[in-house]
Amino acid sequence: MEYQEAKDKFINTWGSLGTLWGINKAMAQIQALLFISTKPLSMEEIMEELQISRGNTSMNLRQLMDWGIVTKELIPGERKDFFTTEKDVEELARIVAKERSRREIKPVIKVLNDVSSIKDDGTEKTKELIKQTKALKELTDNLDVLMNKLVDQKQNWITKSLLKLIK
Amino acid sequence: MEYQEAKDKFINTWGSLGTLWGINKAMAQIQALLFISTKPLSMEEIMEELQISRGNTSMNLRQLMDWGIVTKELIPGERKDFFTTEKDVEELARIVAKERSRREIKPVIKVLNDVSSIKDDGTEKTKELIKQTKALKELTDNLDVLMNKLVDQKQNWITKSLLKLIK
DNA sequence: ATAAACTTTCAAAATTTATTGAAAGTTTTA
DNA sequence: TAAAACTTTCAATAAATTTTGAAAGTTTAT
Repeated sequence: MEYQEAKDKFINTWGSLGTLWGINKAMAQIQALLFISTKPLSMEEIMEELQISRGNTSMNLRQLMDWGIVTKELIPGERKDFFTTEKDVEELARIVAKERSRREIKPVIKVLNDVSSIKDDGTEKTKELIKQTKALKELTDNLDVLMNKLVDQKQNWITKSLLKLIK
Repeated sequence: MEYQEAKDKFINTWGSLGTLWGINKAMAQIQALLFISTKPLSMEEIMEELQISRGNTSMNLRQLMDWGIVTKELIPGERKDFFTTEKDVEELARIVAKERSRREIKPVIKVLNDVSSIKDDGTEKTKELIKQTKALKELTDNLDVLMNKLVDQKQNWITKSLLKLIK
């Protein structure tokens, strides 16, 4: 496999993975492109490489910046903005984990908590709703805490965690 | 909040959560409905509760069964099929984790492995592609192993894991 | 064997989500 | 201050995904 083929394969795979996980294709592809680029890229260059429109590029770069995954790089003497992504995979994983916890998991825990706190009217169906949503709330809560603990170990968290869990 | 409101809220939240994670709304809602039901439900009852068509119900039940989350229940004396979902949240999480590993994570690791194994032609961009995809492959691989290890601890894995990670 | 009860399939329609591109907005240079 | 260089916004359009419903398929009872 040659460079160009490998690059395309990586960008495409990352793009479809994104779709699968609720992230849109262009957003995932831009991140992938920046991730293997040797230098910051301009909007022009990203549009050209991925064959997407200016508007699309602009909107998705904004989202990536909101996630804290991509940053603007100001290059002296250049008028255009240039963009880079976090290059360290552990730091990247840390950012993604924290953001997903904040944006997706925490709000679900809130709803599960509300639903499981309704007044028990003594009927079987109410008891079941309370019991099941409470169990789900506890599971989600615990997984969230676990994930955040993992990720808070500043160095080599995966290796460390693995070692600990080998019993 | 009354029973009906709480129930609707739970089913709707679960439905939109599904969408966010690349699972379709009907599929997530059917699972949610079964999860809080006190007894197995027929296709008729599911259609009625969620106001969705017969075809939609049939297709999504099939998918849930492919995931191993929902099973057919044969009720003596009844001609119809009845459906239930796994009621234990830990077992549910275990199934979902295993399936996502198999369907989504393993194939990505394969691609990352292929891409990071291309021949180094000495150029900077090739070196960068190899380096970055290799790092990503290692991270993904480790996370996959970690997740599977967590989930393989048959009893109270979350509690146990949490304890171990408190250092 | 056949009719009734029930489930699955799949092409067409509806809905949702992503993308485009040109106009409006902003910043920099001269 | 004006105009050039660049970015953002957003209504229209395109693409992708989901849903429907009726026909075809299957199973069970008689």
